[in-house]
Order: sequence, then structure tokens, then C-alpha cells
Amino acid sequence: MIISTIAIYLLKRLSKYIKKLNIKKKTTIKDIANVLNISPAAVSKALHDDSRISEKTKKAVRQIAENLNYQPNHLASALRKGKSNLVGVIVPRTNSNFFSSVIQNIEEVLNKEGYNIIITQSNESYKKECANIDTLLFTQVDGIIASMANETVDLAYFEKIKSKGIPLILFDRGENDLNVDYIGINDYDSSHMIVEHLVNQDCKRIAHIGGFKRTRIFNNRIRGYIDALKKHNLPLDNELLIESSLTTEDGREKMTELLALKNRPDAVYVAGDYAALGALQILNEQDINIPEDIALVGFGNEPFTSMVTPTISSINQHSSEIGKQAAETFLNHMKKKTINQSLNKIILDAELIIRDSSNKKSLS
Amino acid sequence: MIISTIAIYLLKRLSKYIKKLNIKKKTTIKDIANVLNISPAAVSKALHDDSRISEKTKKAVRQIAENLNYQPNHLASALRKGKSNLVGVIVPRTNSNFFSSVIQNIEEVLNKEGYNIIITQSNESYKKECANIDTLLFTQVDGIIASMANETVDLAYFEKIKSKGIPLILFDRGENDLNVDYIGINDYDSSHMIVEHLVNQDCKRIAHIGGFKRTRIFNNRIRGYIDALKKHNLPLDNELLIESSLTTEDGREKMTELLALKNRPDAVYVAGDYAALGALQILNEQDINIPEDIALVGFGNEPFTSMVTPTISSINQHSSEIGKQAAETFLNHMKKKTINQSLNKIILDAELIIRDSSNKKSLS
DNA sequence: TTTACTTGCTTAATCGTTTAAGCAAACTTT
DNA sequence: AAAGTTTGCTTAAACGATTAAGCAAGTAAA
Repeated sequence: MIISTIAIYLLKRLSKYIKKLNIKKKTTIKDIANVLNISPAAVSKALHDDSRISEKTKKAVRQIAENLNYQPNHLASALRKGKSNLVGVIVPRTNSNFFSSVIQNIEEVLNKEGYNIIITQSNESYKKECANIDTLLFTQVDGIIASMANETVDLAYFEKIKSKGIPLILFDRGENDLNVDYIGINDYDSSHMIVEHLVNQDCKRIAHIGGFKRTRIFNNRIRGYIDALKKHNLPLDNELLIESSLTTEDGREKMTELLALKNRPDAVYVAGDYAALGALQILNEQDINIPEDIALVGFGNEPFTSMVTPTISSINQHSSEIGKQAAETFLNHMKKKTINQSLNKIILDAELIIRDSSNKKSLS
Repeated sequence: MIISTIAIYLLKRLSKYIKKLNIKKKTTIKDIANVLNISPAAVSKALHDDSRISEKTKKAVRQIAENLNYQPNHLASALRKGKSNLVGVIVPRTNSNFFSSVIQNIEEVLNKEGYNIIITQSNESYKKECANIDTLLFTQVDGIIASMANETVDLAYFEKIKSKGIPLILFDRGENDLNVDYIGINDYDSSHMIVEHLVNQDCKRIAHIGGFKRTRIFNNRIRGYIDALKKHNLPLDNELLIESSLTTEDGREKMTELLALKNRPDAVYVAGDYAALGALQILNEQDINIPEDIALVGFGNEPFTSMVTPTISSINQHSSEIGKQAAETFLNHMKKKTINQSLNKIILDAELIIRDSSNKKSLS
């Protein structure tokens, strides 16, 4: 009897509130508190399963919260707790399979821990990258995971992140000079794998269309290329080592330059798949046999490498692993409260995927 | 017992002290106010260029703000103003050129007006899409711009957005039943253009590998295909009209089915580029001449359509225009404060890009 | 029976910014 | 000179959630 009386009483209060809500705003803990005649503090604790709140009250709170369609105000709790549970991600672009896959894996790991991510694109522009950083800092993210634009040389803006005490984790395109965590693949060894493979295909003049030397990963690929040539007693010909922006268009240009040489290469290792595609187009247009006349290897294992004719050999960078590790590194930062942390440099091994563009069938 | 209470108390004081020592507190308007001996309110107004603040004070505030490296706390102002200046974007995936380009244009337009975007991916999964919506609502976005997953049939979750009074704008994959703004292309007319083009190429048996009928845009493409056949006095053969998930893998399967027919088609119009790629692979593998034996047309104008051999004719959806219009539609919502707004359905004309896969050179 | 601890709440301050309201002082107008 | 207006600020109350501190009332231990 008493119970049902209370139930009816509560229902009346509830319906009054719902009427008010139709005209008014979103439900807050205060609304729930009013319905149950308890304090907002008690509601907050009940929703967080605080041990000092009775099971009975908790149940009632959850019930009313559900009925009123309560959604916590993230801004308020973030402001109070000094933590937004948002992680910023900066990539040169999202429409590359590599970055999109990294992002997907970052998201997967972070979502499980209650973090959401904000994705921004720099479009390979330093200016846009700076704007992105400002945006993310403005949004009060708890951390930033980034891969730098091709253009980026000045690191002042990244220093800004560090000076705010916000964890910064770089992947793929990172700078060693900035003393931050980094996740990437072993570019130096990957170059060795490629050169070795081409040597096995009986190639003697191996060219390299590389990225900008100032970018660490491309510099490592170049160093790997040079050292691997030495290792296999092949002469290093400066004509065959070209710096490129690695766009498809530039790949076309640089390939054209190589074909104009008196002494043409019999293999070309391109440090990026998009440029490799451009190179392939030129070779096809000029009716050069691939891989018999010139063998071709790209880098990045973008899906189109297996779509074009002939399919392009490439390096698989294990994007999912990179994404996962980047997210985990961020989470470690959050768990440890110590200010001085040891730096985390994770270098993963990559994998050479051999396709038609460098596979002389007569040999196999 | 008393001793341990005292110990705990001391430990708390100590940790507070350590925190004070280590954590660099961020500058707030209060700090600026203290330096200048004015009220925080005056600082806030000065920073917002309020007319009731003297030019002298404004200058001083800006100076000190700069010196102390002040960054406004977005959470606090968003909480106070009841507006986060964040817009959520939901797409099936980012690693398609169409979506990535739409996103880029949404971002461009919204950034100019002081909004930032949060990108989420549904991976074509309804469950993930619901989680994304929750995430965005939780983050207190001011609006949501979305393209629905293939799987999505139940619209309850999208209703949830509407019931919160948050503007929802759909593009590309939208449902008419939900009474919301929509930006897309004229799928029906696009089908007409394709069929007309194939008829001009002397094709008599035109097949259609379409998307799921339940999805409006794919249904419109199917209707356009059927009506265009009628218009050109071609018989509609049910064998030639196939429903597909439009992945590359499914494109391969459906093309194989078509080739198994006693009476093969002489043209195939595929409602998505990825599936068209699968179809192309099968045709190439079976040494069928494209376009002489079978002509092929895709939909979406993904970059790879011009990379593969032969290049694939496709429909350009004007992704940048779609992105811009979606963003503008959102901005209009924000500017008008009226509750009842007229719906905005924007249908853009698409463009057929003719490439090798459907261009019989003997005709031209 | 006194003392200590536990339970289950409440009170009030706080996060940083915005903004309605208010109030002197200076300046204009009549 | 009295009345009104403008200027340039201040005060204080929000926004919604969290949390340290406190306080009755009940339970357990000495």
C-alpha cells in the first residue's frame, strides 16, 4: 500500500516534469534530483555508481534518467574535470588507404576507453596544419596524434602542443628532433628489402625516386637504398637518385627524366605509391615492358597497386598496427601521471609484397 | 585509527602541493584581470571587442593575453553559451574519394564561420552508426551532417537527433521518410545519361548491377535505368537487373553471373565504381574485349577509374558542391532561429565522364 | 555505555566564460 | 543648474557536472 502510494506520487511528479520538458530544454541531473527529491550531487554519484549511494536510490535515479531521456552534458563534466576525453588526429589527407586505416584503428582502441577522436586534414600544407593544431587546442583535446605534412619544416607549432603539457604522438611522418613519442616502420630496412628483391630479379641499374630528404622517413629510405647498393656491389649513380614530391604528377615527370637518360635504369624504386602510379603510366604510354625492360616497386601498398596493369609491387606498412600502437601510447600517457616519461619510439618491420611490376616470371 | 586519519589527511595535502608544483596552470581571463586590476567580465568583453570597453583597456588586455599566452577555454564558453561550435560528420568511410572530398568542403565552409568538425566513420555498419550518433550527441555538437550506411533501415537513431532539436542534414545516402534536409545528385537522370550513352555506342542488351533497392539513391538509379530502356525501346530483361552490395568482391560475383547467361549483355552499367572495378577484373581475366564485346560504366568517378586498364567511364557526383551545400544548409539552420523551417532538398545534376571502357573508337 | 566507524545523504564550492543588471562619473542637452 | 545620456566599468548569477567536506543516524566495538 505504502509502496504503491509512493509510486503514484512519483509518477505524478514525473509527468509534471515531462510536461514542462516538452516546452523546455534538455534534462539535467537537477531535473532528476527534483523528481526524486534528492540533491543533484546524489544523482551524480548514483550515475557514477558511487559506493556511498544506496542501491535503492541508484535504481530510482537510473529509472528516472531513462524516462526523462537524460544525456549527460559532456561540456560541463569536461570543464569540471579538466579533461575533455577528446583526442585530436592530424593527417595529411584521409583519402589514402594508409591514413584511413590508421585512423580507424586509433578510433577502435580509444573508443573502448571512452575517448572520442577529432580528425583533421592538413592537405600537406603547413599553414593548414598550424590551423588544425589551433583548432584542436581550442577544442581542449586531451592529446594529439599526428602525421606531419610534407611541407612541414618549422616545428614551432608542435612545440606549442608540448608546452601546453598535452601528449603528442607522431606516426609515419615524424621528426626526431622533436622529443616526442613516435610510431613508424623501418624505412631503412624496407629499402634494403626492395633493392635485394630487384637484385634477385637480375636488375643492375636500380633508380630511386625518393621523397624530400628533409623528411626523416624519406631520408631513411634514401640511406637504405644507398647502403643496399653498396652491399650488393652496385655503383651509386647520382643520375638515378631523384628527389620528388611523390605526387602522381611528379612521378610522371621524374620517370620521364629517367627515360631521357643515355643510360637508362632497368629498375625503379619509387618511395610512394602515388608517384609509382605516375611512373607506371609513363612506362605504359611509352610501351616499355614491365618488368622485363624496367622493373617497378612502390611504397605504401595502396589498394590501387593491385588494381592497375601491371599490378605494382609495394611495401605494406601495417597501418592497423601503427594505429593501435599510437592509441596505446596515448593511453599510457594518460594512465601515468608522472611528468617525466621515457620516450616511446616504436619501429615496426614492414613487408614487401611482390606483384607483376617487378616479378620476372622467367626467373621463378 | 586517529593516526591513520591524520596520515591520510597529510598525504592529501602533500599531493595537492605536488600538483601545484608540477602542473603549469593555463592562463584564464581571471589572470589577465588580476594583472590589469580590472574584472574578468571586462576582460571577456574586451576580448570580444565590446563597444562598452575603452580602446585603451582593449589594447592592454590584448597585450597581456598575448604575453601570458592566453587561450580561451572552449568548454567553458560552450557550456555558458549552450553552443559547442562543433559539427559532427558521419560517413560510411573516409577512404573513398567522394566522401573525403565532401568532408574537405564541409570543413572549409564551416571553418570560416568558426565551426570545427568531428568526423566519424560507420564502416557501413548500422551498429557503428548508432554508436557514432551517441558519440556526437555526447560531445554536444551543434549539428550533424551524415551519409547513411548501406545497412541502415531503422531510422530510430536519426529520429533521436531530431528529437534533441539538433539540425540534421543528410547527403548522398539519405532517406526521404525522415523529414530532413538533403543534398544529393539526380540519380534518376544520371541513369538516363548512361543508358543513352550506351545506346549511342550501339549496345542493345544493357545490364544493370544496382545497389540495394531499399536505399533511395540506388532505387532511383534502377528506376532511371528501367525508364531509359523503355524510352529507347529496349526490352527489360529481368536477368540483366541485379541487386548488389556494390563492393569490389560482389562486383566480381555479379559479373560472373552475367557472363554465365545464355544470352550475355553487351553493356553493363554498375551503380558503384568499386563494384565496377570487380566487374572489370572478371572481364579482363576472361579476355573479353572492353568495350567491343561488353561496354562498362561505373558510378562515382573514384580516382582509380582513370588508373585501371581500360579506364572506366563513370558519373562525377560533384562532391565539392555537395559538401559546400551541406555546410551552407547547416549554417542557414543556425542563422534562423525559427522552429519550423522549410525543408531544403537540393538535387544537383551529375556529369557522365566517358572513358575507354565504353568508348568504341570505331564510332567516333 | 561510551567511542569509533559506516552509511547515505546534503551543502557549497569549483571549473572558465558569458551576460544581464547596475552604478558611478563624465558629458550633453534643455 | 537640473535632467538626461553615454561611457566604462563592476557585481553576481548563470551554464551542468563534480567533489571535498560535513553531518546526522545507524551499527559495531570496547
